[in-house]
Amino acid sequence: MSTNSIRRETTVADVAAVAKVSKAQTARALGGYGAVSSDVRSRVLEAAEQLGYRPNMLARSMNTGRSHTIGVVVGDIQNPYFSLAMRAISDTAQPAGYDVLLINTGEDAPAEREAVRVLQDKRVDGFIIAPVLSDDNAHLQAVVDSGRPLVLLDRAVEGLDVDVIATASEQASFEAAQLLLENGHERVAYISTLRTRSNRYEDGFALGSTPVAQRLGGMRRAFKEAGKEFPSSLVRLNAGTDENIRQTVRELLAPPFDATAIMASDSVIALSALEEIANAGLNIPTDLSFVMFDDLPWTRLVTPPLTVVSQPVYELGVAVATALIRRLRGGKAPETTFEAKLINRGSVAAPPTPKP
Amino acid sequence: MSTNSIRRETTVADVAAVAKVSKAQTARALGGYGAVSSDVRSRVLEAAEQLGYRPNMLARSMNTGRSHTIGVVVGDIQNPYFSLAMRAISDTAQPAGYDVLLINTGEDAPAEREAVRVLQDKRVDGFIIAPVLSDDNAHLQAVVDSGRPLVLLDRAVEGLDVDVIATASEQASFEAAQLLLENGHERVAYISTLRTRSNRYEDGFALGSTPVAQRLGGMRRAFKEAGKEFPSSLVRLNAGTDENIRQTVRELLAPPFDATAIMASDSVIALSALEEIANAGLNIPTDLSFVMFDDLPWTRLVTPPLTVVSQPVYELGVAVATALIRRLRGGKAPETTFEAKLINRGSVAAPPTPKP
DNA sequence: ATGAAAGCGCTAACAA
DNA sequence: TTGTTAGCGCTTTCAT
Repeated sequence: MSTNSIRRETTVADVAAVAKVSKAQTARALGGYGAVSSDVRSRVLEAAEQLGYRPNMLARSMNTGRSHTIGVVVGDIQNPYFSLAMRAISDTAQPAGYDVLLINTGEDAPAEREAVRVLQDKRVDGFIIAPVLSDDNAHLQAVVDSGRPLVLLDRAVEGLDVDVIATASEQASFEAAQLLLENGHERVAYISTLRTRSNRYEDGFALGSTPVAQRLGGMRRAFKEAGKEFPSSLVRLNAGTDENIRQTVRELLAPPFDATAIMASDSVIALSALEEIANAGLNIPTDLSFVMFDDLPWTRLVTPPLTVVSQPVYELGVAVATALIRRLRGGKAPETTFEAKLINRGSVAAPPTPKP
Repeated sequence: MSTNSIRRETTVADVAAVAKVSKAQTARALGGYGAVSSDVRSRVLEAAEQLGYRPNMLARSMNTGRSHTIGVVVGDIQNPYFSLAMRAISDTAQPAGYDVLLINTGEDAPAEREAVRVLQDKRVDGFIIAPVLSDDNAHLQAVVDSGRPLVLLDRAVEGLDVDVIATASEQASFEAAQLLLENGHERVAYISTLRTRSNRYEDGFALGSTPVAQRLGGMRRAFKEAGKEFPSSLVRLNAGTDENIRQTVRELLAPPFDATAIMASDSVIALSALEEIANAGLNIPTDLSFVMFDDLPWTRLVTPPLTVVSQPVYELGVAVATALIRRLRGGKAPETTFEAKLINRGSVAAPPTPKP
C-alpha cells in the first residue's frame, strides 16, 4: 500500500513534477520525439518508472491523428478462411505497431456499412475489408475519400480503385471442371455464399471480378473447350445458413437438376453439404463427386480424402496487412500474386451413369 | 464537388456555426445528453446532416473516460475454439455498443503481458482474456487494480479474484476415461498445449483449476474407481507445434509407453495427431482408440466418426461477453454454469491386445 | 434551456 | 536544449 488512495492515472504533468522538468520536455522524453538531453531523459524515465506512468494513447492519438489501430471487417470470423487470414493480419500488424479492431458483419451489408462508420468514428488509421457485396461501394468510396487507406481482401468491388489482395482462381477452377468433365460429369453444381441481388446465375450475369466470377469463368471455359454446355441452372448463390445449404443440396441432387458433382465454394458450405449427402445415403465418389474450395487439415482425414482447390490464405492475410501498412507509411502496396491450386485427392470419380 | 477542398473533418464548432447555436448546445444535441429544446435539436441535427458531421470518438472518449471498446486477448484466433468464442463475443458486444480490439498472443506469455499493456494504454473499457499461464497473474492483477473489469475465458488464474467463464469438464472426462477403461484400455495418453514450467505431469502437480486439471482429475477418478493406476507418464503438456505433436504421438505409441488410447485436448492437437496416426498406418479404433475435446462438424465426417467431449463454445463466448458488459454497467456478472458432455461416436473400441 | 469557459492528456509552435 | 503557450474535439462545470 502506498499512494493509491484515489484512482487517478498518472499523467505527464505528474512525471514532470517529480522529474522537475517542464511538461513539454517530459512529454518529449516519454514520447521519444524532439530534442532531450540525456540527463533530462534519464530523470524523466526514472520518475515515470517510479510513478508507474503509462501514456494515454487516446490523448496522443487525438493530436497526432494516428491511432495505430487498423480496422478489419469480415463476414464471419468463425469461417476458417477468415480466422486464418485474421491470424496472419494480426501477426503482421503487431510487429509493425498496429492493433486490430475487428468487426464481424455476419455477411450482412447494412452491418458492414455500420461497421465502416464505427471504425471511421474511432479514427482507425486504415481499413482491411472483405466486402459482402461486390456492387455496393458508397460506404467504401467514403473511406477512400476520407484519405485513409483501404485494402480489400478476397474480393474486389466495382468501380472502387483500391488495392485488392485476392487469389487468382480462374485456372484452378478450369482444371477442376476439366477433371470433372474428364470423369464424365456434366451436371456440375456450384454453391456459394456470395450475396447477390438475384438468386439465379445467368449467362453474362455481372459478378464483377469476385472469386466466384473467376471460378465460374474457369468452369465455363472448361465446358466450352470440352464442347459441352455449362449448366447455369446448377449455380446457387446466396447460400446462407446450414439449413439453407442442406436444402440446396437436396434440390440439386433431385430432378430436374440431377447434379452428379458438387463444388462447394468454401469449407463451411462443404461441411453442411457433406453431412446432407451422408444423410441422403449417398457415397462419395461413387454416387457423387465433390470438390471444395479451400484446403483444411480435415479434408485429408475424411473418407475419401477431398479433392480441393487450395488458396494460400495465411499468405493472403500477410499480404493484405503488408499492403495496408505500406500505404500507411506513404508507400505503394507491393505487387503480389496468388494462384489457387487444384489438389486432386479422392472425391472425384465417374458418375454412376456415365454419359456417352 | 462542393466544399471539400481541404480535407478537414467537420467538428461540433462547424455544426454550431451553421445551426447558429453555441458549441455547448450543439454538443449536447449531438451527444444526446443534457437539456436541449426540440427546436435547437432539430436545427443542429439538420446542420450536422448537411455537413456530414461524424463525432470524433477519440475526443469523446478522452473526457468521458469510456472508449466503448473491449480488449480481447486469446492465444490463437485460428483455433476454432477461439474463433467461435470470438464470434460469440462479437455478436454479443456489438448490440451492446462495444467494439472489440483483438490481440493474438500466439500462446506466448510475454506477448500476453504486452497485449494487456497495450490495451490499457488504449483505454479499453474492459478485458476478456484467455490466459496462457495459470500461475502468472501480475499483469492481470494490474488490470484488476486499475478498476477496469476483467473476465477470464476458459481458464482461471491462481490467486486472481475475477469472474471466470469456463466449462466444467471433470465429469465428462471421468466418463470418457470410464468408457476407455470399460473397453479395456489402461495405457491412456493425454496431450495438451497447456503451458507449464515442467513438462512431466506428476501426482499432485499444481495445475490450478484449469480445464486440463479438471480433465486429468476426472480421468484419475475413473482409474481410481476402476482400481487401476493412472498412467501419469502418458500425460504430455506443452504440445506446441504440429511437428511437436506428431513426435509426441510417435513417442507415446512406442515402447516403453505403448499407449492404446489417445485423448487430444483440442481440435488442433487432434488434427496433427490423427495425421500422424494415419501415417503410422494405424487404424482407429481397431489399433488405437481416440477421444478429442471439442466437437467440430468434421468429426462426424471422418471414418470412424470421432468420440468427443463437447463444450458449448458459442454459449461460453456469449456468457463471457455478457458478464463483462454487466460489470461495465456496474452490475454483477450472472452465474452461469456450463458442463462438457461426452459424445460417444465411433473412435473407441477394445485395444488390439486386451488386458485380462 | 442556453452559453462561456475550463478542462481531458497529450503534442506542436514558438520563443528563449 | 528547454520552457511557454496553444491547441486537438469533445464534455462538463457554472453561471445566466
